[in-house]
Amino acid sequence: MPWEPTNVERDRLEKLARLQEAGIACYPPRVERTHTSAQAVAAFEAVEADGEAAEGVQVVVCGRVRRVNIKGRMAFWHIEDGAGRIQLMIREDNVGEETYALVKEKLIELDDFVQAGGVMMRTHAGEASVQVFELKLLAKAVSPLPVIKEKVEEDGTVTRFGEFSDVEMRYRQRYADLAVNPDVREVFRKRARTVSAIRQFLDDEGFLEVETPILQPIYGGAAARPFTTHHNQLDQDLYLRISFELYLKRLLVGMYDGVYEIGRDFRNEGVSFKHNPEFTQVEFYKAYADYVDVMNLTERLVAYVAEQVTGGTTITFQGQQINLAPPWKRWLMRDAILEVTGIDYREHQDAPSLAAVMRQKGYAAPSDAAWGKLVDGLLGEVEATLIQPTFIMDYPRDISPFAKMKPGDPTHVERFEFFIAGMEMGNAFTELNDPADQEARFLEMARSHAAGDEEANPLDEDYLRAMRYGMPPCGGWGMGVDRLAMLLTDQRTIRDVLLFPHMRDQA
RNA sequence: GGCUCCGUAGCUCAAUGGCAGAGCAGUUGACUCUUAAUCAAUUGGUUGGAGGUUCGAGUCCUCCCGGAGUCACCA
Repeated sequence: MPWEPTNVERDRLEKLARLQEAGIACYPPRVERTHTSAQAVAAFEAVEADGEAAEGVQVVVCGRVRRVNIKGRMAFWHIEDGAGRIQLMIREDNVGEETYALVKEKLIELDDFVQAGGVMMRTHAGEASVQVFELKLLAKAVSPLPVIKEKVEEDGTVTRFGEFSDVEMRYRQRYADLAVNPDVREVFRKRARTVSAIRQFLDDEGFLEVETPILQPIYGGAAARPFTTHHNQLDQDLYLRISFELYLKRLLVGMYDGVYEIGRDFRNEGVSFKHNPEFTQVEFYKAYADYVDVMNLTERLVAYVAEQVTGGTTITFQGQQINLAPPWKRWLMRDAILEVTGIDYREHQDAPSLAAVMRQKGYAAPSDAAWGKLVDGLLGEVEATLIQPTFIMDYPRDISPFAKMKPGDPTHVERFEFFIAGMEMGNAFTELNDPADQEARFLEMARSHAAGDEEANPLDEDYLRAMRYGMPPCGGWGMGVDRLAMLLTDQRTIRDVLLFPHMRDQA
């Protein structure tokens, strides 16, 4: 849709034209910044503290004009850069009539980027400011940002007047959201720290960070429908990966003791407060470890990341206090389901009998669902109750095609999922490394796929070939990074920790 | 995909079925220590879109578009 300027935008375009006619560069290529806003104030206060006349602190600062207050032949502006805000005091005496006219006539105005050179000083009201001698336009803003005024109280608390809160527009125009909402910028700083802390932790544990294909000829490693695409030159159908699992485990065959990847997964499923079609996942695989080792690592990792991001292991999420410090509760799936639903699924080992008791207790049980899916459905009832971090352990084999069997129990595998704040955060198992067993699982999946289960994975012959070379016993693990970011930034929806969440086409 | 709610000026919001309004921003003017600056005046609208009911629709009805919540499926 072509752009139609609004009235305000037409005003600004006229100003732009006037500036250009006057020979003033509206988008110059070069800047000469010497200080960020915060550095300028710090340098000034350091000299003040020395008790010297602080007039000598020369600075050139740059930023976006966020507040304009013209008082006749002098003006006060606040400009904002990545480090914060600083006040400019612009006097006609100091900058000259020509430059001052740009200020007074608002040819340079709110939202424009400017460069200001001058000397640090303190106003009568006590605010460290730049007394400006040189003022230069750096970039003209044609469209105005939403106007938000701030009042800073004596104690430093900031009250904001006016807001930009329309969620649809905030997501579609995240740049505008970020530009005016500093708290949103902070969320994404914390998200970045979350990712970097995960990486730091795994590096320190001796894992090797790797990158594996996103475009895959065969998808697998999770129960989900894929996006499909096509390579034109090779005339090859490809899938966007739904997990990293099968490629990462190939690398253990290749004699790395531990590998991990942080990256994007794509699942062609519904969108919700905790689901986006593309999302960030971290997976690791560790040779000579089992799922108990992985549980221990999980607790330490999440506690470490929380510490790095929030400064502690106790967090508040949507009003609930959550303690992430190890050890976490470890709960057998059977016991959890029994306690929450009153159903002991092990006493109902086939689908019809389990479905019957579920319906009797008032739970939905589709008649075509396999036994494992029914158990998974019951786990869904448990999920919302798991506010404090909890490992749910030992899953039915039927819904865990890459996990190793529990010794002495052919119906269950060594698998756990962990939950925090009622959300599934991740999934892990003692990895299946017996090629014959793995092949049998693939064939079972092929049968359910033929029976209409679109989430069953196709048989990956190359993965089996890798496993036949010998795969060390290993523990593997995956976690939703977006969900952890939600937790650590106290955001209710995944869209608020995604810079550009998926949206429908605009009309 | 089902159900519920929402969509009015650049932003945030008003308007019993009866003249579409306010604050901020914008525009014009005053002001050389303001800081949500202040004061005076003022511009700005296809009420998401298309139909319908009605003497009259922002408001009621139908469909469409977009968003939010929720359920289903999934991480």
